[in-house]
Amino acid sequence: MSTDAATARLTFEVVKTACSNCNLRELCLPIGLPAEDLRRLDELVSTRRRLKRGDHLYRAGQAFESIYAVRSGFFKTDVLIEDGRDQVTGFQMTGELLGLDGISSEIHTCNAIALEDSEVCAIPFSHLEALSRQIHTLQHHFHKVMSREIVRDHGVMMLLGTMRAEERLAAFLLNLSQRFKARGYSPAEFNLRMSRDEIGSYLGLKLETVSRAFSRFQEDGLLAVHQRKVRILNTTGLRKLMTHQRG
Amino acid sequence: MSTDAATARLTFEVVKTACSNCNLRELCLPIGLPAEDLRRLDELVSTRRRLKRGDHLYRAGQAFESIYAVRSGFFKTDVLIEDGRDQVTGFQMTGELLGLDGISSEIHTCNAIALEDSEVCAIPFSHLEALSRQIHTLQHHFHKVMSREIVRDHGVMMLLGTMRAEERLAAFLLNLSQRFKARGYSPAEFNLRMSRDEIGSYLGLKLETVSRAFSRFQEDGLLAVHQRKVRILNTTGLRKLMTHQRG
DNA sequence: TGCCGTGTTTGATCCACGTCAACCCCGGGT
DNA sequence: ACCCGGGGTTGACGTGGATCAAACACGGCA
Repeated sequence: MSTDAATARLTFEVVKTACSNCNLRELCLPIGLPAEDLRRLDELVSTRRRLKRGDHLYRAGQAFESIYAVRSGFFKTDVLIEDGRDQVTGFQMTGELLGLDGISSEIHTCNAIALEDSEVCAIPFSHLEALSRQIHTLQHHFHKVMSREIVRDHGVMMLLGTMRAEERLAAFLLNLSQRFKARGYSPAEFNLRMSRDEIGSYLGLKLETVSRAFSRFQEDGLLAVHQRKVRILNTTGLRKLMTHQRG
Repeated sequence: MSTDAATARLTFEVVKTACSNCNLRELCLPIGLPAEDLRRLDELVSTRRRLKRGDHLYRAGQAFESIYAVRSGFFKTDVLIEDGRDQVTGFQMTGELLGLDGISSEIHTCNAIALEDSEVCAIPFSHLEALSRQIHTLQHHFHKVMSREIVRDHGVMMLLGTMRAEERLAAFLLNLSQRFKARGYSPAEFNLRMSRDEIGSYLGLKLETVSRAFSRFQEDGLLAVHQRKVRILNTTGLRKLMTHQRG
């Protein structure tokens, strides 16, 4: 390989991993940063990492060093206890952050697994802290992201604590729909990246119950399901179902 | 009142609200700060606020300005949805922080209510951000606190998603026990500050189910309960019950 | 092309918890 | 001392979702 080619290659890599050049910058950590700060953020995102479907991004028990921004693909996070039970704690898509759980004890407390071939930007946490001491906007935005995670978790607690099966699934689908929409995809038609079992684990239900709820929604004309392909036919119907009081 | 007396009174107040002089500094935000930084933190904690049992510290929908450190007393946080359902998302005791949920949208997303006469330190969030740009230890510690909240929420999701009634209550009691212990109180004997209904809401159960589980534990010799007074007789028994797989 | 494995659907039955209701306990006010 | 009201306990019964089980759809591979 000639020196010229090597240089070209290097440049290419740098450009590729730069936040300032990333089409997710409106979705990800850099939100709202002026151009000059954005360039400083570029130093931060040291490495990309490519994962194949089924690969672990990190495992519970591993030392925490970086948080990760999903560049493309789809992830789930889950926690296990000895006796084999596990709970899916979230699904992460493009522009969302992974690894915030590891900050508290410097050790990851859950597993992050790619549900399809994916790519992430690794952000060394100490660098992020250093930079956010200098860039107020970044600091504040990072705090908002962590806080939003807490609020999201409260929503899931609400869901698990008070909703019945069909309400849970409706809430889940509407949430996915809204997140796809925010990314420029159709809010009405999308592919589920996760199995019925994984949906069930997230929603505190058994896979059979999830499957039955899907069938019920289809019977009621709320959506069309075929395997993992979902098309929402009646958003307001779903939304009404969610808010419907019991008894 | 003489000028001298007024001055004395003022000094007294200042001393009283200083982190550097607070006996909770090993439990609260100042953890691990050297004396000099501790003094700078003192400027941060601008006001104390006293609440009577039943008072709201803040309500969902209110503008977010400060986070609060519980100085004494006991709180619950909950979220409501229109149709009347509510979910208790946590119970907070001495040294724990309240209000982190409000950072994301500058608006509180849940209600914080004193379950007994309580006192909190208000920490204006913009000041906290400013100071944590200067004091690395504070910054890092604050990040850890937020992260710990996320990890705690994952634990609750696990509990709500996979555990049965008695496991949930066992987990809840062991958690309380451990937190009382960390504060120098007896881990074996304590007063519940919350009603059966509030416990039920937190654990995703009805109050009758909570009450029955208490009775069962008493029959099985795991604990002695009288109203809100609880004495744990068999910690390992409770712990075993928690990890016990179903079916 | 047929076979196999994994994920999904659907049905029959069971059971943990919710619901409804009666009663009890205890503290506060008159 | 009495009543009153809110929280807690306990029982009888109903039900939503779990469990068990069978069959089906689909992709991968020989």
